[in-house]
Amino acid sequence: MSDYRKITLSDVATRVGVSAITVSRALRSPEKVSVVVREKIFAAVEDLGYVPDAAARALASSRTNVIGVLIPSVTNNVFSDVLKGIYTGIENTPFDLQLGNTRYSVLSEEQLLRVFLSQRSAGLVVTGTDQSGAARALLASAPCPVVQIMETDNEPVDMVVGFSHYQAGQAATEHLLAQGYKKPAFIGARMDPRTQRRFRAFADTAKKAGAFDPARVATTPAPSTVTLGGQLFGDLLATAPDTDAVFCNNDDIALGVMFEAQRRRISIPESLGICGFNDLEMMAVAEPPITSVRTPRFEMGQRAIAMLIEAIGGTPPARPLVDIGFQLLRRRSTGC
Amino acid sequence: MSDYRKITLSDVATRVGVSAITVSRALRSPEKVSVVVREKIFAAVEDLGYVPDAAARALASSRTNVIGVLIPSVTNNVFSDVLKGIYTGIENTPFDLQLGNTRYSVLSEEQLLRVFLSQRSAGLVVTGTDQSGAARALLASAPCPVVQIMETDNEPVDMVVGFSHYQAGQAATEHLLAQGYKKPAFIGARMDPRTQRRFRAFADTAKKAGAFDPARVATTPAPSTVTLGGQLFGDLLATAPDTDAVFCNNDDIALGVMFEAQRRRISIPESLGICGFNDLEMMAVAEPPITSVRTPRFEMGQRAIAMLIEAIGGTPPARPLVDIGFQLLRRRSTGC
DNA sequence: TTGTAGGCGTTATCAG
DNA sequence: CTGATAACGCCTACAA
Repeated sequence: MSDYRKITLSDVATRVGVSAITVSRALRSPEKVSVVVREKIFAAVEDLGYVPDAAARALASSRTNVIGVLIPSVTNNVFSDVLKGIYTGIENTPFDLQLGNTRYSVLSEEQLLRVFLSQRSAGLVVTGTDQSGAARALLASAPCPVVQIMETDNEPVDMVVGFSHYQAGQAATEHLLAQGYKKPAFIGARMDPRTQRRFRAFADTAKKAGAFDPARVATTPAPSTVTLGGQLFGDLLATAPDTDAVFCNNDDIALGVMFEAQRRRISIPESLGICGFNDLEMMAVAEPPITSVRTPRFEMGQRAIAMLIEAIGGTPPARPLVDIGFQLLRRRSTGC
Repeated sequence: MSDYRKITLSDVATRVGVSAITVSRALRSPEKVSVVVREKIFAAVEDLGYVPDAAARALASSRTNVIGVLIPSVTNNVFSDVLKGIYTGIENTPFDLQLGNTRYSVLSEEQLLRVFLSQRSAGLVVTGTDQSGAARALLASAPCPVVQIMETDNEPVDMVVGFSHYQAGQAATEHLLAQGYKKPAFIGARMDPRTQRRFRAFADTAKKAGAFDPARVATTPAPSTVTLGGQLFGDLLATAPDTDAVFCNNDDIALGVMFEAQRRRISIPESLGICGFNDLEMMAVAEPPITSVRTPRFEMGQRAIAMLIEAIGGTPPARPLVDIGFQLLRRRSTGC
């Protein structure tokens, strides 16, 4: 417990023989201070081990360098990849990150939003476009830039970077049909807004081809796991044994379906086509490799932070709406 | 942009007809304020939508309610599970979390530590016991409680909750030998301090049984992926084709080994035993199910935060060193 | 280019 | 139980 008094601006100032404000300026906008004084100040800062006080700075300037990030899950691979992009994008910037875990609850999200706003966040990253009414209002009148990530299907509050989950679901379903599968099923867990959009795309596309049957839909609000994928696939086969392909909500589900099919000696892709979503790293090396929709999660995080920081700096990006796209990766699990 | 002036303590005070400090007290220690006044204050707070200013509070009290958490990766499943435990443990407490991503770099860790300390964190959670010298010094003299997590193999700075990676590695290796495998190999990626401890246990245990051969070790500093597991297994077979079992650094590697073995038509567990580490959810439902060492990651996070909060509250736990154990789960991949 | 004055919103201290 | 006063460390505005 070092009880030494904290080193402050004026300590540095005294040491150098200038006033505190000059030190403050030297640190924030060096070009406004003469070279000689500046050098001396830097030396003294180094010497004394001065570290600016975040609280005092925030109080005095009514601004912070904290960017708030709201995501629905810290364990879901999808969001940890986005997070990684965000961390990468924030490196070598003066900004710190404060993470809020909404656990897929719009109420938690609203609460966390209030906390962040009350802490005068410099900017906000929020997931999706399905906030509560109050939350949307808070965001709309937020005194800082806001980037929504993950999806472009809805109208953003400020800026957005994502892709169309509807189009992605459509592409996956069309692929299954193109590969000759006649009885495609949908397996989904969690059923968050983006999953629901993918499901709607599946239903619409299958209907258009006369291949939709509500019996071939297995969903649950429970979070996705590999185990759950296997179970839902079992349920599905019980009600619709003629199923010949599955569009899975995500890759965990897809992997569970694959393992369960192998256990039941159902041959992939001959008797069963499998398509996942997100293209986690392991999809390419599974046996057989699994078709999936690649979503640029890392890039999404990185772009979002880049846009946000630009906007915080006062130069909002020309295009506040970025569709970062997706990519269908055709693999052996659907006969490619 | 709501340009309404911020609601402050004195706004509430004026409204109620008391002084600001009374409002402050009513909010922090209600029992010190008369019931009538207290009620009026609560009503006014609600009415006006008063939200305490974090910066002002920190500045005035030289204390914060921010707990700093330093982890080496945000994408690694292991740490996201720990994180989930931490978030759960912090729910319904007045504390906020600030995450620091060290990316397995002791230098980044040291830097982040300085940032957290300069922001007067209320407490710190750091990963492992292998900090830089400077970082250890900083931690030792930190003006707040510190919990180290993940491992109990070394001497902690303050508190620790984890398990012995050496013992876990030993248990896994002994299991492979007990199952009759004679030529066990080790495959490891990242090779962080904890992985190294597990490897040492493997080497020691295999040696003791006369079953150690340095040719049956494949490691890389690259991060673990399923793909990498397959590749390293390929490398291993090239140099030591007689390998009959693999102790994998972690479950991603184990899964990669399994897929690669299936691709090469090597029968599991007859010709090859596979043991993973961490027991990710999918291990139990893989085909075949994969033996692994379960590590209580969620609980670790939860316990760590609980201990920390107790300590912040002034009552450090009686036992500052918690060994949370591990559990070997024997499955078909090793003939169980 | 540098400095002076004042205040950001809260809490510690000490009286009453 | 309640209040006055003085910080906390820094920054904005204005002045020199």
